[in-house]
Amino acid sequence: MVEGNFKQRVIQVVKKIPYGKVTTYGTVATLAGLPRGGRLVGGILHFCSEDQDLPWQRIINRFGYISTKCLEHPKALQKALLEDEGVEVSKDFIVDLKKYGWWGEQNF
DNA sequence: AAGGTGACTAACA
DNA sequence: ATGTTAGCCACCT
Repeated sequence: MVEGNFKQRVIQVVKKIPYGKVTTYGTVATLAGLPRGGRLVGGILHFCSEDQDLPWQRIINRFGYISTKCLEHPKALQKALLEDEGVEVSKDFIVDLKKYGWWGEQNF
């Protein structure tokens, strides 16, 4: 009934990302159960970006850089969405992971 | 239906 | 130290 277990898993993880935080593909993949499945995360987000009400903009590569190369999901859009959440994005589309990075477990 | 690509990361030589 | 290879699984042609 699910089209892809991993896709659904990733969606759940992405939805769990707190507002105003960002994380990496590798982290999402790991939380989804695939430590090396970073590519899938990107691919899945590409196809399900706005179909699942996913905060796809909070997913960036491990450098904190917006790696979207698709014109359908422009970096400018992602940058705008992040800034709208209060996340600072440099003019080179780099986010400070030390400050906004989220690594799965919220620090209670 | 089968093969190729992909918004990545890490390990190996 | 840098460069190259390997792996993950879903979507598209």
